[in-house]
Amino acid sequence: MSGSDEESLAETFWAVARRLRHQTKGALAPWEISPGQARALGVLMRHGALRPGALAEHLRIAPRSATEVVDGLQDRGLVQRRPDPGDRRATLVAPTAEGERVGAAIRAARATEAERFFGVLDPDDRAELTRILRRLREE
Amino acid sequence: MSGSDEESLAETFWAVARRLRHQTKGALAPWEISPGQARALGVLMRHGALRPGALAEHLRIAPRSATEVVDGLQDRGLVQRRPDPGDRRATLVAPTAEGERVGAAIRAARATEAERFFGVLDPDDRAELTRILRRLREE
DNA sequence: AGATAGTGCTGAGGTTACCTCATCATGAGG
DNA sequence: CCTCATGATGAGGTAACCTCAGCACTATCT
Repeated sequence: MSGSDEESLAETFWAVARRLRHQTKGALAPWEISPGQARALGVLMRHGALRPGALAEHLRIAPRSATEVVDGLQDRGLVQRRPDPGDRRATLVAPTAEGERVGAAIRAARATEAERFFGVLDPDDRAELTRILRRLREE
Repeated sequence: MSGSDEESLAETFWAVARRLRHQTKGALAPWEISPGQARALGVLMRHGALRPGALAEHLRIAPRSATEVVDGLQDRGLVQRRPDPGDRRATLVAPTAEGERVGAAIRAARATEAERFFGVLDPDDRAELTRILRRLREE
């Protein structure tokens, strides 16, 4: 009994995810940046300069894959690598001025999309949802 | 201000989605079946026999890609193709007996994973989450 | 100091799950 | 029948991930 309740909760979750993804799909188009790159750029703006390995942890991908994401962002001039002064094996990746600008614009565009999506909820429900999701994220 | 609140809500939502996806992925391991294949099998079990093209619509992928998903399932003996009696260009894809068995087992395993995932919430929060997500799904 | 083991990044090459375009068989309407 | 549309698939491509090996460097032990 509880099993089938849970299943329908997961199903509902994925239905919502699909709808949200569909709605926000076009939000990145103006910048011709992939979702993964946008996500990495967001992490870098929040945390400041990071080593590729640390970035990989935040993105929950393999360290080697972070190199590729950084390559892509660097090709577009949105981030730059510089040596880590404390460890000459390591590299620090940080947004460029352009990266900050684009990152902020993407953040704003996403906020608009999210507002459209979650705007059907009243403020109490939004707060509840945020609280509950945070719990599920951190487990 | 509400903008940045909304952004963090969307971000949190996606963080949870990623975590749920990783966990669900592990749930499929015993059957060595990919998420896409499992999804296709689920559609076929719900709808009965379908043409590859119709299956593609349900999965929201290109028709050509459905052929590959069906190939994979057929290699594992979970579905079979048979000619569409009404149109000799077309093929109908249906689960085999083994496919029905595996599909049901996967459904059960997913319910178990979902229980583990959402089980950290107390019953009130689960009910709240369900209620709020249903509202977002149906909007 | 010198040897040894560990860490950080990246080149090489593979996998997966998609895609588009071209082809072939069949179906439907003039 | 002739033409055009449609269903599946072969061929070939791409994006985003992966593992493994190698290089550069750091830390540790004797």
